Amino acid sequence: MTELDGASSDAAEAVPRAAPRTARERARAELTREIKEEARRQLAATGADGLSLRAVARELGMVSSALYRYYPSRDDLLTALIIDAYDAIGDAAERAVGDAAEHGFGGMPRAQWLAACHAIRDWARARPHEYALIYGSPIPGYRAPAATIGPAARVPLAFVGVAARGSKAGDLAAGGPGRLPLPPALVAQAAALSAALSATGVVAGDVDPQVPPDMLVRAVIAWTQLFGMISFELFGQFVGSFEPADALFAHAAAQLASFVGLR
Amino acid sequence: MTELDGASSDAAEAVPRAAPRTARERARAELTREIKEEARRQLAATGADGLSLRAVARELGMVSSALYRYYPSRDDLLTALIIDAYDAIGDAAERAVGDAAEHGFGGMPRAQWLAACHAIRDWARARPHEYALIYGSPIPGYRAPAATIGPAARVPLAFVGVAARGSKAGDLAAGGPGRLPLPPALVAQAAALSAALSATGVVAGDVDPQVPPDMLVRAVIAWTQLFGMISFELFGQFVGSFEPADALFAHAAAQLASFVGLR
DNA sequence: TGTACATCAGTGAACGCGCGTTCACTGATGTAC
DNA sequence: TGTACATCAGTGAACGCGCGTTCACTGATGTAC
Repeated sequence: MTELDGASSDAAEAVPRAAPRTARERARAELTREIKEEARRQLAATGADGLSLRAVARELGMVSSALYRYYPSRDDLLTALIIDAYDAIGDAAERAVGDAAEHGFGGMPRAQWLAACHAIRDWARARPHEYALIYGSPIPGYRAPAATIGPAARVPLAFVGVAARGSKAGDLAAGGPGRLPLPPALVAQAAALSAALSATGVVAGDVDPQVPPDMLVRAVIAWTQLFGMISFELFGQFVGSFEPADALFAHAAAQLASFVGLR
Repeated sequence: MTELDGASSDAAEAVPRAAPRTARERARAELTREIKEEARRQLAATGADGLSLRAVARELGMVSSALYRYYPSRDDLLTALIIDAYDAIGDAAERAVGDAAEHGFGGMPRAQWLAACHAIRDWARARPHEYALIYGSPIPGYRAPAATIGPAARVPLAFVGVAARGSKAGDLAAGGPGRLPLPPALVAQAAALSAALSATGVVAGDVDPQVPPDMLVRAVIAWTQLFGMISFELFGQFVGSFEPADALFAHAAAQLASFVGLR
């Protein structure tokens, strides 16, 4: 680790380092970050359509063409924001799960699940435009590059992880009265996905190598429900009925945990 | 009714009629509709941001300023499209429920519920941009006028109606093992909404005057789940996992019907 | 350590585009007597 | 039925705006000898 600090390592090495060395490299890294942050600020104020390279440059006291030294196009800047947003909401979910797991009292998978739900909602309410950027209507003319896939998967994987760990600990109830059997096509899809997950090892190693299809499907359904509710809340569908949506959300999250089988 | 056809009624009456009389009025009604249709076509191609008055006018062979004789601003045209979209998806849901109710074989509330779910999904998949217009990210700078509330309520009311009729027919199961009790705050919200619904009589008259809070909440949760899944499907969250989403959707819809208590 | 050259950041002007909305106007359609 | 006037649809020019991206350029920073 210490060798990464630069001074003690062989100066002849031309290998690129994690930390920038020259003043130029440091300035570049900083401005790259500052541009992204200013863009994020404008996104929060206006939404994705309102994000303009010229406005970002203006705010930073630069000329618009200067931004092209940092991001080759507007879409690349958008991609950076999208990846950041997915990572941030993924972080929030994973951290909530981790924190809940550490609490002796509330360490049960069900508590982890509920903590994740509320952390995600809190994140979304604090950054509605970033939420809309990743879970709202697709941006016309923009195609998400493959680099967004990994970050986008963190939230659903966190839920699958909780469900899987709940299962291992014996906390996942077996199919109850309200549980319908999966149609074969769905079993096939779920099994394929499950195999892919265990092959890449993204689901934590302390878990059965293959997540059973019905559990995976339940987690995915719960995931869609959760985001359906958050989207309705943020996008205004509850205006005049279930607003504020705190009680509805808390109840739905609890209901979901039961549906997934966490007790 | 015949008196509305014009010829037979008193010519001295200056009362505005449902059907336009003069050539001017007919032309105006037709162009108003044509503008909206062209706008809808552009919406389908480009999304809400891509909708431009100038482009609509161009396509219709008019000059852009001429549109202002028909819609006072771009936002008013958008509002018209939004109301139409809500009405169309509401129509689809209501028609599906009605058709299913008529079928002797599948006339059970559960069949009505499933028919509505699939009709809504089909509508959304056929018109993704219209769907995004009403259920996607809010349009920056646009505030929906009160006139959208009624049409927007048709879909959730259709679901509440099915649940309520299911209950009356004894098809709504009582709280089962997976059912959590509602927190008081939620009961209060649901009861208030329920009272408002029965006061305005929007829920069909063949139903108990007041929809019980827990049933209302279950219907609302199911409504959010349904649209969460459709949004994920249309907005690309299932890419690489549950795509095509037919099997997942069918299963989730069935699961929801059970959750609501329809058997 | 000092010089010559290469690399890179940022400038400023320009290209080419599109937008919503206003306004004075012409010419057609409708209405009242 | 015919004329005078009012209403309305559509025109064309203009206002004022903003955008993403390219390109030749200057001047500062970094590198090799």
